[in-house]
Amino acid sequence: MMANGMDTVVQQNGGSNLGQSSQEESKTNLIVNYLPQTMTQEEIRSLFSSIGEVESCKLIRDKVTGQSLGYGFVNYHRPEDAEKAINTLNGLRLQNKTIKVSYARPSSEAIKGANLYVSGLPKNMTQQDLESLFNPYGRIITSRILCDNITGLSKGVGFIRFDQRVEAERAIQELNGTIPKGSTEPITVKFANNPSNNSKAIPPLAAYLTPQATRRFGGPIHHPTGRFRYIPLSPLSRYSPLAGDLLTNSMLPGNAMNGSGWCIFVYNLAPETEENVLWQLFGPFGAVQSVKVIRDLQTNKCKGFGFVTMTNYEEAVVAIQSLNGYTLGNRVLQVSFKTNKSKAA
DNA sequence: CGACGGGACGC
DNA sequence: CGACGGGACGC
Repeated sequence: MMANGMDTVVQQNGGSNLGQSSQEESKTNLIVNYLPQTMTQEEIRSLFSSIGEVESCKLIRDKVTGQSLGYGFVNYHRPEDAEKAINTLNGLRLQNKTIKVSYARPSSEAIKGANLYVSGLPKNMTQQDLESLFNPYGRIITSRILCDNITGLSKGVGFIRFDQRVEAERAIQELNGTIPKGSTEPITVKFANNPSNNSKAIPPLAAYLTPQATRRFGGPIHHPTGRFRYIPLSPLSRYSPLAGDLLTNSMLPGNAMNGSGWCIFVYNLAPETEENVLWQLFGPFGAVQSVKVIRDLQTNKCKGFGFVTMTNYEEAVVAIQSLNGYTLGNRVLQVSFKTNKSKAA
């Protein structure tokens, strides 16, 4: 059952997923929001499979462009795995996103179009204040106040997503044009635009057509820093730099690199280490395809090391340089590209 | 000091 | 003044 509800990270997502209302219908089915744009369905499956056996996994994509819509569904066989996924993966940082993992509601027409746009909010109103204001009208799924990117101050604009559209309608009727306690200006409450009709922020068509834009599908150009020099090296790939300190000639394709990614060796992990630790460590640096904690077959304890496969060389290099020497608990990690030690080649 | 998996295409 | 997130219900 729901553990506590209070021990889950209380962050951006205000609305409690583990609310009082019973989740009888969906104890195994999860919705995952705020996924990185480049994350594939298989990478999502890999991430959630580290918790338990996944029955099905679906990344929602735009019907015409094929672009990820940034959310998906993961259904487990066992309810306890779904609960553990919420407890350990909700709030995980992956690339430039913080994912949200919560129970999926049964799909229905009644829950669609329940998102409200609120403007005219007093600048000192917090997310909690906003929720308190809308709470009387229904079950809040998410809330958010927009802040200026530079100053971090509230823009006086926010969103409230209710569970049911009728709840949103009632909130409009009751709150639109009213003046919040302690404020002097009336607020505007109306249905939010549909993100799919995005009339804004359309990337210039040229961006799709330039020959240089050969990066993988919609990749969010997320250049590391530029303090690294990348020198093309023949047989490996065009991304391969010289970086003699990281990639030596003894590292042949098939070791650090296999056709679809770069394998990283992580040493000095604690015996109790689980896969989600590796996701937490490497996820922020870029696309992670898979992680593996190596365990002793008898004790089932981690043997002190594991592997992480990342898609892009540049991101792998930054991850290695950032995490090598990083202190995790009371252990100093050693992180490098995988070599082919062990049982003689 | 210690240290680099594992399952597995395809006849 | 207006302002539309971090693509939230199976695209």
